[in-house]
Formats: sequence, C-alpha cells, structure tokens
Amino acid sequence: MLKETTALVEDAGIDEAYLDITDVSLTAQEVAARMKHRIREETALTCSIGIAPNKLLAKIASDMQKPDGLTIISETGIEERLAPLPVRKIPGVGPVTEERLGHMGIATIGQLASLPLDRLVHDFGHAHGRFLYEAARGQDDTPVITHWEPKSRGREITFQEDTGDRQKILRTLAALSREVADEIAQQGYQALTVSIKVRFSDFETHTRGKTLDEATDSYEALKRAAFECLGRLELYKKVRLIGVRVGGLQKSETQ
DNA sequence: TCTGGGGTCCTAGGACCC
DNA sequence: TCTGGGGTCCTAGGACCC
Repeated sequence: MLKETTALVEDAGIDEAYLDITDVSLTAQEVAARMKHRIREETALTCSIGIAPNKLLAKIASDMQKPDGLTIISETGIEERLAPLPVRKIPGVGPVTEERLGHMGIATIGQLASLPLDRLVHDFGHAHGRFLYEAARGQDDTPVITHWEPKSRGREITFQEDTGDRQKILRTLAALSREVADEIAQQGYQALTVSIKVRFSDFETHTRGKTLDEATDSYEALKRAAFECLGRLELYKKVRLIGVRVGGLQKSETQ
C-alpha cells in the first residue's frame, strides 16, 4: 500500500517504515492523511506519523504524539524543538548511553548539543560520538534504503529450565544449526562464519565464533563448527539459552 | 521491567603482512 | 637485526532496535 505513494520505502520492522516523499506531488499532510485513512480502513488500527527533513527527525516526530499522532518537524527551528526532549528520545540512545550522559550532567538533547564533538568522540568512540553530536542537532543524512542483503541469520532458544545436561545442549545446538542451515540454503545463501551464544542462569553471556575456510550452507559443516565453538566454552554454570548465528553471507553461485 | 528472539553496528585487542 | 607504521582479518563482547 505504501508503494502506491512512493517506491522509496524502507522497511523498518513489522510495523514501521520510512518513506521518502521528496518527489511526491502531494503535500506531506495529504500523504499522511491518506495513509492514516487506508491503514484504518484495512486494519482498523491507528498509526503515528512523523514528517521531517530526515529519518532521524521523522522517527522522533512519529513518537511525539503516540497513538494516532501526526507530528511535523519543519526545516526551521529544529534545535529549539529538540532541545527540551530527553536524550532517550534519540533513536540510538538506549539505557546505557542515557545513564552515561546522566553522569555527565546531560539529560536533554539541548544539553547534549552543548558538548563539543571531540568530547563526545573521546567518551563514546568515533562512530557513536559523532552520531550523538549530529543527532543533537537533528542532522542525519542517511538515505531511505529500499533493499539490502542480509548479513547474518541465527536461531536461539531459552530452555524451559536452566540445564547442565551437556547432551541436551548439544542436541539443541544441532537442531538450531539445522534450522539455520535450512533457512540460508532455502534463501540461496552460504555462510562464512559461525558463532554460538551461551547464556548462563545468571544472564552472563558468552559467544564463540569461527571463520570457515569457505562459505557453506551444509548442515554438517555448520553444526561441526558450532560444536567446535561450544567446545571452547567452559560450561561451569547451568545454561539458560543457546544460540547459533551464521554470518558473512554470500549468495550461492549454484543454479 | 524484564530478560524472548531476530537482527545491525561498533570497538578493541591480537595476529599477520608489507 | 631491530624498529616502526599501516592495513586487514579474526574474535569476543556490548549497545541498541523492533
């Protein structure tokens, strides 16, 4: 349905999307009204829409009036609109970053915008520091992405009861490997890396990974690598969760 | 708030090569 | 032989998003 408006749609999860309506002849308000109408008609659900010059601001805007909202952030006065909002309103600022900023006396986006770039890069690393600096100013030049290739595929499962039963863990790991192998094979991918994840009953989490000699979608090969990874972890506590993930996905050349 | 499952991206250290 | 710098790959862990 969204594509009737523009082909530039980025799928952002099961119930979110970004639309680039730069070249749509309707006004943003008209687009929003039509979308709300159609969504209500077809699903009986409301939705919240944010309209802004970029994705970051559109996302923030969409969150500003939650159910059934429509919020527009225009080119002018962006920093003034953002300044009073809590830093947590920035998508990409989670509980950890919020807490760290809090210790620095930074609670709002306006306060964040007062910090120099080098301070943020020093404290948060190159990418995240720069991201925070730009986000505080409402800057975001990332495009609406209409298509991308998957980078990894995984399966994980939490045991009904924490377990120390190694055979059970191995059986589960094999089953998960089977599911992952089948899925990538069916989707026409081969994987170059395999990693496993183990979470203990106290939530302590460890991963082990291995890069293969060549990409594969073979269950046996992926399972073997997963087992080898597990062998490099000492299971000294009961296990709550086990997972397998394959990465370095490449399109299979066969057919 | 927690703590289920599927993802992405980043960082840091070490190995290795030129 | 020693020293150094830069680049890339691998691995483990963590933050964050839906």
